[in-house]
Amino acid sequence: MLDIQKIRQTPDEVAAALAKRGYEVDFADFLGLDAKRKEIISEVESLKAERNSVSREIPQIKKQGGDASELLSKMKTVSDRIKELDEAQKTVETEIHDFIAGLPNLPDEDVVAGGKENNEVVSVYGEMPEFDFEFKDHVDLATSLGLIDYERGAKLGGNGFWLYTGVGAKIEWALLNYFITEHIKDGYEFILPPHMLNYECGYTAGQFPKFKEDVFKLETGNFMLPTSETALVNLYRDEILSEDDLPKRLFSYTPCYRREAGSYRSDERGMIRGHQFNKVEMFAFTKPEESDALHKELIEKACRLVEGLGLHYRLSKLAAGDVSASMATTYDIEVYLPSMGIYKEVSSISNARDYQARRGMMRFKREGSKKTEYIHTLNGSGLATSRVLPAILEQFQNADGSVNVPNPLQAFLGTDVIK
RNA sequence: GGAGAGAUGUCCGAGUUGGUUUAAGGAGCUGGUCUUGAAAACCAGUGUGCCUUUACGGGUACCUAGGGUUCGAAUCCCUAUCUCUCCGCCA
Repeated sequence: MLDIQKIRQTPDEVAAALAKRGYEVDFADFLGLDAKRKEIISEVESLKAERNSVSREIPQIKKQGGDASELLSKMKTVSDRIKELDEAQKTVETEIHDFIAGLPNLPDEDVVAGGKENNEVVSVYGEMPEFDFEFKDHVDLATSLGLIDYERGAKLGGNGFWLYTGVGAKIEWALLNYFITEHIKDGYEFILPPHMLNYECGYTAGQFPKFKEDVFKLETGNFMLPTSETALVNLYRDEILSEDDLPKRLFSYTPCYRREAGSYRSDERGMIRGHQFNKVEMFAFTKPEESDALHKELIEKACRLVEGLGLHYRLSKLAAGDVSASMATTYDIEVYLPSMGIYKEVSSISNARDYQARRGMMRFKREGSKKTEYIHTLNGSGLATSRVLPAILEQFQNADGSVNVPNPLQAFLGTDVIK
């Protein structure tokens, strides 16, 4: 949610910032509604003030044996008018709210305009792997090594589901363990949240109302979380924290459930894009002046995890149009997949600034201050396995079809090579 | 799944035959007095949103949420959510 004051005061600047995303907006209607709202409020509140004072007089009059019937009937009409105005106010406020809630976040000033094509590679780690043999893609490797069963996965869950078997399940679990252990070492608090969340959670995260169709809905009205960010961001919803509570550094592990309706591409074989994948998520709540530093910290943490595995990857700063709606700035970590000849995202590390905090009324108070301020929220995958595992299989494969196990996973697996 | 009880300000807790409660009392917290210092005692203050105001301030809404009745609702009615107790079922 954007700052409504900012829109009132500098609508052109806000529109220009949103235009960097390719999002066009006209604030004329909004400004009209906003003025109408104030008009209604000042009328209805003075009527309510009158009603309150008269309602206090009535029992006095009755007590003294006076006749209040004239006042009562007069107040009846006032009361009816109040009801009308209350209704009108609610209508206007709903319109305003729906409009504001639909607006994406403002990209940071240093985020360039345009879409994906304007993303900027900031750094590259490692060397692009070269093979002096006919290399396989991760689907062939995972199948031939017995790590993943795609056919039975589809039998159980349908298209877009797979199952990890035997050593495959162990690698998956080893990866998650590796990530979790590193976050614990860094002093982050481990959270295991519910996987089924209520509407409010999706709204605060910024997924609702616009992206309702992307999640699995349940009979209860809850939905399956598409990322544990959706859960974590709601931890302090409607709360006012004290300055000492911040920053909060958290992480969680959950599967992520996504409809991904119609978004399959033929080149996305295997576990590149599914309805369910495992992800460890980092999350932080900070004071505004500390969020840039925390963002950097999260990026470095995610990079270290990929480097620990020895994978060749690059770090990109996203252009405005590629930054998701709730975020002000995002860096992507992309690992190289030899079979596709491209880099695929394994982590998105973003600063939402106060956008989510406004939606979920997450605030804090500084020592000695009466004013409440909005918290900044940050999130980043740390990491999602569904693209790390394919990258490991493809980048570390040998001519005989075996795959070398990255260092951090060897102890858990009890081997340095999968045959 | 069945039956019952409950949800009040930072916390505890009173108020539920509708009108000096526009929320008592206590604790906590902040400031002050006193004190060498601290404690105790005493005094004062202590929520959030919105409207209005240069400012001081004023107004309004909020007793889980949403509706309803009424001149007037924490209090009465309806619905939802959550919590607790008992029974049943169950990993």
